[in-house]
Amino acid sequence: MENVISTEKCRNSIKALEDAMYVIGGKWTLRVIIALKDGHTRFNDIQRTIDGISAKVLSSVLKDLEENGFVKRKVDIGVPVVVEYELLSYAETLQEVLSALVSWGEMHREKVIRKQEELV
Amino acid sequence: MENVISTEKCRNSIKALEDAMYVIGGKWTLRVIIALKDGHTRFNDIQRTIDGISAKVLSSVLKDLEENGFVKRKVDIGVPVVVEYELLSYAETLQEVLSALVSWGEMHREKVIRKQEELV
DNA sequence: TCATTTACTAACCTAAAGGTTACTACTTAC
DNA sequence: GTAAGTAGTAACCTTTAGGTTAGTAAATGA
Repeated sequence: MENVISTEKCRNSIKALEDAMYVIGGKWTLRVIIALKDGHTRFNDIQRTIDGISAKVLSSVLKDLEENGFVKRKVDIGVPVVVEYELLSYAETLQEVLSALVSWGEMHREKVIRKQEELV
Repeated sequence: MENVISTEKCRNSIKALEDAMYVIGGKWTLRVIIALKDGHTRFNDIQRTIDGISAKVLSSVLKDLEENGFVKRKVDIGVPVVVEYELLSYAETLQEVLSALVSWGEMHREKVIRKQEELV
């Protein structure tokens, strides 16, 4: 019985893991979130900030972020029309994931460099 | 000057993030690590544990894990040959990332379910 | 004796993520 | 007068991760 519960728990964790990776696992998703966090709110501004991203991809990432509740798209109908993307508070829930990934990545990079030096 | 340092820092964080996602961002990578963690050490055993993974993909994931220092491949030349995959201590460094992803995924799932209920 | 298990690999195929180019219609700056 | 900026979209192409099928060779189980 305990076994049933624990495998059930385990399955849920795996699902959660896959959900998380599905939402933030895209090549550009986290970079767009970071750009928004850094105060870049307008389309072309964001695109200029993120080296290598195309308008098409940025557009689709922003749509996904909107659907997932990370971002609000605000349109100011004027001349010219101004569109602003606002990072919602829900995006803050990613903080732990983000910093865990960054610090692991830094650690891993150092390890890889150390290994390369050993080979010289 | 401060600006230079902080953008430099920021670039490093982004690189670290991308490195991390590159290493663990594959569809099956974390699942294989979890299977190994749960004590499954042999190829077919791991494959049976992970629903839906093909031999080809498992084989390539294990190779990547070996290259990245997460896993040791041990061959016991006998009749029959027995191959065992051992999770190295380096894999433990992923714990924080793993649990951050799992708990975020759980939280997100609950939020999505709540939202669906509101729509009924 | 025939199926199954072991740990894979080769060859092929598909789907989807992402990249490229061109275009919108309007405005401002040079 | 024209180049550049505004926020994108349409149509197309490429890359690649991953999926599928079949097969290895030796040994055990029914």
